[in-house]
Amino acid sequence: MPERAVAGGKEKFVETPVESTRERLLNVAEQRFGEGGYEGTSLRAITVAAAANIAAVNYHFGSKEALLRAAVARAMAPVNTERRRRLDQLEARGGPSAEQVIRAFIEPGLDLVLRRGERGAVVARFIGRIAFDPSQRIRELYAAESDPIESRYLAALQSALPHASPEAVAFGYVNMLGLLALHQSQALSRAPGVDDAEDPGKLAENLVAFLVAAFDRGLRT
Amino acid sequence: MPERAVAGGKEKFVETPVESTRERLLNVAEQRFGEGGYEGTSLRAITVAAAANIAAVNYHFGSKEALLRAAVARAMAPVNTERRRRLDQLEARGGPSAEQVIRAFIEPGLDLVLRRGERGAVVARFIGRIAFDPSQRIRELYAAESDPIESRYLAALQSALPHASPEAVAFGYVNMLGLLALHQSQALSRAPGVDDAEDPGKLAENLVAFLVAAFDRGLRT
DNA sequence: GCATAGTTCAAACGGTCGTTTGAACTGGAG
DNA sequence: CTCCAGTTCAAACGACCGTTTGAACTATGC
Repeated sequence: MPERAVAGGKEKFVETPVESTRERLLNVAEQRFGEGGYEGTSLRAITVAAAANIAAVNYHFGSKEALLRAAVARAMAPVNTERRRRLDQLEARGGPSAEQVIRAFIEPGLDLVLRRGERGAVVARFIGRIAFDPSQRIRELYAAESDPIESRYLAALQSALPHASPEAVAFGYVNMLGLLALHQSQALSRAPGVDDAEDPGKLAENLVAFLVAAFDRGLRT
Repeated sequence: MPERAVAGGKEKFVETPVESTRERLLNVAEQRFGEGGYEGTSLRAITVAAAANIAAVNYHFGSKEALLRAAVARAMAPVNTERRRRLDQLEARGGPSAEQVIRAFIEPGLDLVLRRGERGAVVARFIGRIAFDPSQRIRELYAAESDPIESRYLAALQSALPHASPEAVAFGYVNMLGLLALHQSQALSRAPGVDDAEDPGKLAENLVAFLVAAFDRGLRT
């Protein structure tokens, strides 16, 4: 690894100013896959934008799909971590409300990812786009990253809404998942500047309020 | 047009038992585009399944995108007609409730299209998939078919919810649009048989109830 | 019959796709 | 220095893409 010269006992802190080829590929893949989807984005478009050779993808990742898988894993990791942290915190205090659980799910997806400048929006769009890619294969690839905490959220919602049947809670959950993804991918912002160009905090508040009302009073049975 | 021999004054009622090449192409395009998306579906896959020559697409439609455009127009036409009809009927009686307006929007998308056997589900999945295709170009192509009645629904929702700001009503509308599309495309049914394999009427009722609660009590400002 | 417009067909066009190859380059280890 | 694993590179691979061509076929109108 000549790139990061941190081998050996001494930390040499070369502080490479430019990202490694691998990191540049992941960054550009996030952006392009988020704009054009998986099928609609070619490896050549990615490698050109990343100033890398086309063979670098297969060298660092193995295939186009493996590149996507790595990008999804990297993008979802902080979101999953934050969701777990919030859920731990809520459950430690015991008996969280539906609003608290919903907020703990939505805000890490919009907040944490939409803040910190332009890259956050890129990551959000990437996640939202991949979550509902036309190809079932790609969707499952995303689901594999999202599933592990799904059962925890389902259980938390169920205890917050004891009157609702498990089917109704699951119905609300997938609706929440879908609406979040659509807002993340910015596919719901057709009229410019109507509701999404504003700060993500406001969008998160609107979405949480929308979902809380639906969960509290909109679940049948 | 040797296919349908209905020319001349006399109706000869040849009653061609098989659909025309043009119709077969539209039918298969609905199915395949709905399964794999626009970019993920090749004209060759469509023409082979339709038992047509690859050149037939460009002969009957002009291009791949024109085929999609024709398929979208054909699939949306009855939905738009039914939505207009319901809205006319509601407005004739004056002052419809939010639930009535929401129902008039959702049910034509699920009901009318999910009933009548297997083809209905194919059309629904096609519409839902195209509505949120990764390519903005494709999404706009769908929006062009859906927009004409959008303003009418926005106005009806606004009068049913006078306390809500126009921005809030628009926010609810796009959420309704998105959730409907996701259910149409069957992208929200990951666990088999949980909530979507049931009859579409139940799904429509669940979705309407979910949205009514969100509209009535979940819109901020 | 012949002419004709509509439709289908096999074949090929140039281009782009994801992937692979093998050589060239890089920089620390011995 | 030599060695060597890690990385980059230009080039090519076969496959598939959407589109076009021009001839062949079909059924009607004259």
